[in-house]
Amino acid sequence: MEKKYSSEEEFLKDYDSSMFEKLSMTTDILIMSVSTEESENYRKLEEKKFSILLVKRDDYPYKDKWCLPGGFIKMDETLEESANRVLEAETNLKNIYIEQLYTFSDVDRDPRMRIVSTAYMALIDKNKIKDDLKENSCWFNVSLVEETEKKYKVVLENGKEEISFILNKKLKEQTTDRYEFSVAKNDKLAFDHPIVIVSGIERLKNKIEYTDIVFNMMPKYFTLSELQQVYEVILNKKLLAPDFRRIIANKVEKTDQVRKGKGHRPSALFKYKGSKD
Amino acid sequence: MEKKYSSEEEFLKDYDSSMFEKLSMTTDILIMSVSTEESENYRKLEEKKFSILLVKRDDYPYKDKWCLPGGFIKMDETLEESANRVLEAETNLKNIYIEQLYTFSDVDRDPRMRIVSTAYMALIDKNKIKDDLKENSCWFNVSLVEETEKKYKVVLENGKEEISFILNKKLKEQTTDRYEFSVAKNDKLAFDHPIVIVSGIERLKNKIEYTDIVFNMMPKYFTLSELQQVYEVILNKKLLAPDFRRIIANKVEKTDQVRKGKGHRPSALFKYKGSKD
DNA sequence: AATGTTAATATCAAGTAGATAATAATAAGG
DNA sequence: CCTTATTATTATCTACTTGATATTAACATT
Repeated sequence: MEKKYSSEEEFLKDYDSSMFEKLSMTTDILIMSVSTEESENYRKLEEKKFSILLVKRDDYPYKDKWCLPGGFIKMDETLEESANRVLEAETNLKNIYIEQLYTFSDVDRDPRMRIVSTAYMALIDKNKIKDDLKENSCWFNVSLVEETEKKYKVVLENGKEEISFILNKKLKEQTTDRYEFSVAKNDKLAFDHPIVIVSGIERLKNKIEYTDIVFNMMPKYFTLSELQQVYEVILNKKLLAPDFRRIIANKVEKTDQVRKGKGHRPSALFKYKGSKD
Repeated sequence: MEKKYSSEEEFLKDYDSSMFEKLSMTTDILIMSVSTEESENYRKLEEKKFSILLVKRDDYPYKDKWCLPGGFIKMDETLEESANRVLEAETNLKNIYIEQLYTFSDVDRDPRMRIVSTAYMALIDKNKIKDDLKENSCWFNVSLVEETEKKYKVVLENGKEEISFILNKKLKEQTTDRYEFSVAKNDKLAFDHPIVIVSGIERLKNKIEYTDIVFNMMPKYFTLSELQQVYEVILNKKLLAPDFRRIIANKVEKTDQVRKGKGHRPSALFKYKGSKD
């Protein structure tokens, strides 16, 4: 039965691609950003919030639940291209920082059929979105609290609705790197997206300390206090200004512009040293 | 044409899973270990080498080229289960540390058809392999040299054969995390496996500094010099013993056994504090 | 008993990070 | 114009971490 081939061309000509079982793949994309909430008090600093973009499903399965933007990949695009396509459809933004997070493959993660999904995370400066968001999509502010060393509590809220869940940080065994997911059923989030959200936030939290990816969420010019707030809201802790400035000093470049009008000493505007323009 | 459903059950009953294009998925697994090369001189310390397991393909495509162990996933197993299955088939080992590396999805990465592959890395203590390896598989010592900040040179050798390639570390844009792969064609390694190998070594290099994964490659009892050599061969640089001992001190536990007979002060045997047994 | 070798510890110096104090520059209100 | 509240920015002190060298210990061989 096994035919012997003498060259790769010959083999490929005969190849029957239905020999192995097939499945569908999707990409899900966790779009993260920081917002500036204007406060009424001129003296009070605006409060930065960390937020992610969710869309409401208007079809089955998980009809009317929230989920990450995503979609099936096409046969002529890579996963990354697929994620970028979804990202652009959702935000109208191109050339966005995007990073592969993890590929989720639980056999029953989708009730329709076997679907493996690769999650990406994207970092954007929310203010660059010119047009309104699509009707069914919405920013949710994130608060992620490490309750114990092994337990996360996550709260997502968009002003009207609140979604919360607990995630167990414990590793399955010591033989793997995956989180165990302890939310038996979340009634507001679709699929395995809670764990995607936490994986992405964790990744950002780590990488913000040893890479420059945070600048993908910043406008071109910013004050060091603003940048510090972004760090604070992502790391979920207060930082001391002198130390923060010391650490960030070699990544940023002072411009000769300042931001005035705040009722206190004006702050110098900085820009990212590594920026292309 | 769009039928309206009133419940998820109803929707799923009607669902046509052929609606979206499908593809095959494989897992590839990068099995890494450190070897102890016995030296003839009783005084000379054995030299540790860092090595990975490759198998020679005996079918098309890439017949007679070396590649990572791997295989198609089944419809009733997760990617991780698939990787573990391949790992066990290759080494007869169970309960091995395994970690998802990256999912590769270039459209033409396999000449047969569209195949997306998720790469895993596994860390083993080579000495635990009781039986011989399969006939077509073989350990290759790795030397990975960072030639410039953006350029890697990798040399794999198994005593008879040498495989080398250059990999460009430059990121595609600043909008992604993927390495650009500069080996137009490698005539000894199949598929995109050169980049998988480098990704895995990089990951290990990083994680060895802030996690305890190195102990997955160690026997139960070891001397601190042996452990230091493992660090040195992975990080590809010499470390100072006093500083190394200081850093590693709280991760290991001294036993009351020693290793004698080397013509110098005997070394205490240690074990990993976090080990289960 | 002398020698060569690695194991293990002690110690010094340089650099990093956490914290507090001091000074600067504005807007608002009198 | 002067005072006040507020944040921006810099200076400085101390504790801790890290890189490096020196010292002592314990063996096997000759």
